[in-house]
Amino acid sequence: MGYQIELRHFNYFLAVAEELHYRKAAEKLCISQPGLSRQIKQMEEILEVKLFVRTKKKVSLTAAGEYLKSEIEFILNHLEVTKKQLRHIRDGNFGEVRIGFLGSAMQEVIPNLLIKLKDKFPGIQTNLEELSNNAQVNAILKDKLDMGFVRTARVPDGLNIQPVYTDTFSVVLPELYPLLTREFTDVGQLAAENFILFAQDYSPLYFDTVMSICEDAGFTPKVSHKSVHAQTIFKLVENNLGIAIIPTSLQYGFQMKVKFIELKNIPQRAVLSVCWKEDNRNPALRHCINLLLNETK
Amino acid sequence: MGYQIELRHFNYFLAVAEELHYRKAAEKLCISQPGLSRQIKQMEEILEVKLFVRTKKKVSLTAAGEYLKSEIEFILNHLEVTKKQLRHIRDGNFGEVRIGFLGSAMQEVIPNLLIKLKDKFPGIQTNLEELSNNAQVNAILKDKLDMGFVRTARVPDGLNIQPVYTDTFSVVLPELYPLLTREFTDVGQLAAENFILFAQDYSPLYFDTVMSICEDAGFTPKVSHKSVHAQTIFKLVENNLGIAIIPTSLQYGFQMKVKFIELKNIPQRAVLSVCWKEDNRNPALRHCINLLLNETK
DNA sequence: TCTATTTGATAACCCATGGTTATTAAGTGT
DNA sequence: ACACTTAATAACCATGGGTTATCAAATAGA
Repeated sequence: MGYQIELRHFNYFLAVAEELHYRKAAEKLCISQPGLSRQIKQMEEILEVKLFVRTKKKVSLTAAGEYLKSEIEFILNHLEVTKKQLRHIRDGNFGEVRIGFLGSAMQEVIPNLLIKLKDKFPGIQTNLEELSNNAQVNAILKDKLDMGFVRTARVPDGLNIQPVYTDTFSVVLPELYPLLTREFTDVGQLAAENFILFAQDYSPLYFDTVMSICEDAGFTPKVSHKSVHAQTIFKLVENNLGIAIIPTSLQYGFQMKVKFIELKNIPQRAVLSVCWKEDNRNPALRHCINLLLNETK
Repeated sequence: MGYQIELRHFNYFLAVAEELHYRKAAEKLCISQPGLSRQIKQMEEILEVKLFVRTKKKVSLTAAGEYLKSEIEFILNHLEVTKKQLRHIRDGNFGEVRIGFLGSAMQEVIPNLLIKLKDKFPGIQTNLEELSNNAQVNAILKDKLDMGFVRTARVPDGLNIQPVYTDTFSVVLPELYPLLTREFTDVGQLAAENFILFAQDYSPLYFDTVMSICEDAGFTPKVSHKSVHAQTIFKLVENNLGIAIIPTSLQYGFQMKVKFIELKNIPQRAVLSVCWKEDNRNPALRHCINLLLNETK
């Protein structure tokens, strides 16, 4: 005698519980009525519980059967979901991607990525962490991060890097700064000002680029404050503690009493890149990278 | 070819996933190794997902296998519970509630609950198990426990938590400690003592709260011993190995040569909460939760 | 009341398939 | 090179799920 419940029993049971009619249930299952009868009987023997009350003219569920029905529905459904998930895992459409980023990536690039991810790979979870360039690179090397959004020109061996967003720079001035936007022609006009910049070790490339902007304009900037947060920089500018040069896209998302003048006529650009480890085995990472790079936008 | 997964497959799979060794797994299952091999292979064919990576010398789970393992554990466990419930229903009982608890819940809350249960729902069986906060939360997530009595501020998504008992803290001193109760005014007087506390990973919230009590009194306690049992802590205090700060209600039920001073004048309280899974399907659980929360006391 | 019809249960049979033993191929260690 | 171990393969066997044929009981209709 079969002494173990099987999923087959569950399907048979459900059919009978729904039809409350052996012959119809058997038809639905594409098996013969006697076979079904025997399986249900066997099921009751294994569980040691009567599940149906049968009179010759009517079949109905016992209390236990009623309960079992809802449980089996739950289990079978859970199983279906699990099977689907399995396929997703097999195809890499699953798992978690740990993403590091500089604050400025949060304006455009990351929201875009997350929207696409949710659309194409809803099974992929993300874990976001704001970190400096260096911290990101180190974390990626140690497999503590799957990918990072950085502003840097070169990365250690074993890492890949690809630009994902190119941005002009903008000058940030206090709202009441005595220079109208239309009067502005050249960064050289700001030579005498104090500069507030992102810390050199937070983003060396940014720092060097701003330096080169000033050098091209014929002066070496006096840097009075450094920070790692755009918010802080804006606040300092707002309070007349200096002026700043930042990637243009950073201006969106903040409500500050400052004005921005975009530097369209200089060659320098702020490049945001995505960086990841060549031999990272996280299948979900591939999908992220592809979404980021293979778009036609 | 069998084109339908059966529970048999699940048991076989679990054995291999646990042993990571076909022969040993087959032994455990009391079947032959080739039979097992074939069943696992069939399972992979049915699911269309590779579950194991086999080299001749090592068997390991794929990501999908890892996931399936935890899901199967959940399903099989759920099934066991369902079977038990079925018997209970057959016998006219209302089922079983599996309750986890910290030792301190045994003083008041659980006895009260059991008395009420016996009164209102004499058919409900209980299964009590003393476990750490973390063990309880994990067991509840896996449906290995229906509810737990914990001391913690937050729980993972999908779990509910409700305070059921609020308690002052008390200082535990050796009986002959040279400080009379009426001379005691402030925890600061104990700054120089060794402290004996419940282990941090047994109850992080308790640990942090005691720390904050000491900090409020202007010192950082020297913790010389940690334990997970009140009995042990009292014994250590009794033998002059240190003093303790514990939830007041713990003092009842032990016969020790120690004295207690209740800390009524500090803001910290020891909160015992009941925790359960939002979508737990055990009908008996509802009755328990209602008894615990809908009392007017 | 007698039939015709329908129901689920039973009996007897068959073969698909899960489990068996024997063997092979591929690593691993000495 | 050799002994040993592992998982896979091949060939066989027998349990038991599914089949058809039939039965017994209940209902409906005349």
